[in-house]
Amino acid sequence: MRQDPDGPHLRSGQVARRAGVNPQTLRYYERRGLIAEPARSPGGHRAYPPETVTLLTVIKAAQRLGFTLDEVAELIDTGRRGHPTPDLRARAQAKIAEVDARIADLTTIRTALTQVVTAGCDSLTNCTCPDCPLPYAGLATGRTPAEDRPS
Amino acid sequence: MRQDPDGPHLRSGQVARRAGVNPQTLRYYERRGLIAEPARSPGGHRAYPPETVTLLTVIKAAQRLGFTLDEVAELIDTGRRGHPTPDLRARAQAKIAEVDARIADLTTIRTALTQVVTAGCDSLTNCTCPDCPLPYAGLATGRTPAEDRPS
DNA sequence: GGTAAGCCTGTACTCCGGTACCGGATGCAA
DNA sequence: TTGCATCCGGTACCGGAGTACAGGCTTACC
Repeated sequence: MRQDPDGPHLRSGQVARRAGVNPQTLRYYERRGLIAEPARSPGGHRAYPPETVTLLTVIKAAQRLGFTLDEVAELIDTGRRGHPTPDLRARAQAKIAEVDARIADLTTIRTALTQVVTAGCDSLTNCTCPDCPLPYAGLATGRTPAEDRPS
Repeated sequence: MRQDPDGPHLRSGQVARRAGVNPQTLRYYERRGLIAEPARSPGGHRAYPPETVTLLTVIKAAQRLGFTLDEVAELIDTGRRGHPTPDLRARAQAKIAEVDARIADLTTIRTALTQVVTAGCDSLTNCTCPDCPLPYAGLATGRTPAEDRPS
């Protein structure tokens, strides 16, 4: 982890190629606060330290774990200075809960779809199959049908 | 299913309230081709047949099953005239496959997150835990690190 | 007839993660 | 020094499903 200000800096295209991202994405991440503003050449071209490539692969790994870019930015900040926000373990646990909830939703949807298939539904609006499950493809509608009073 | 053109038409706000959607959503669905352009009052206000409320609940049910609005529009069309496109059963089966794939993705993510938690990772960038799984939170990166040749 | 609620059209904005395009400047090698 | 690849900043756009707002007109009720 060298910090030599005269080290072997990379240009944006090299960083992008090595990290496997679009060059535009570097500027985007910079705007989003995920990567620091790099040094500049006299002409204004960005000069990145080589660690930036590693940082980008870390960002991509975190994204694959389901974290949003805002969350990744916070996780990076948290790791850099003390721990002003909940740490990685806590956030990973919270994310697991999110993932579980999403899986539960999808499982419910899957069940309903299976019922549609096995019942032999043939139309959304005019299904002729017996015991058509479509009207009950509710999945917690939350509808209370009493909101029609003329004010 | 009355089609009486002088029937008890509803105004957009009434339809929206009965179906539990935002009034703007009606015009949006009309633009998207999900609901037909309704009759108009002499002053230009939309006058919906009561079946529109049912149609909206059908649309919402189909959305809860994971269909996009484009897919819902097609399903409604398919049901109205013959079957020029694959029918509901086939589409439901395809959707089940999509859902299964998504669940598999989430399960992989869940496993990786669990590894992060059990290994006790404490930082994305400087994890000090033994056998840190973060660098391998790969989930099929597909990276071939050989794209750096100076052209 | 007055007044308020509701509706009209058109346009712009939201979230999320980027991507694309533009005209002009820079870097680098031959 | 020339030529070409690359980079710059700024802005606009993608998809998906809506939501919000502005400015004006209609409808309904008293």
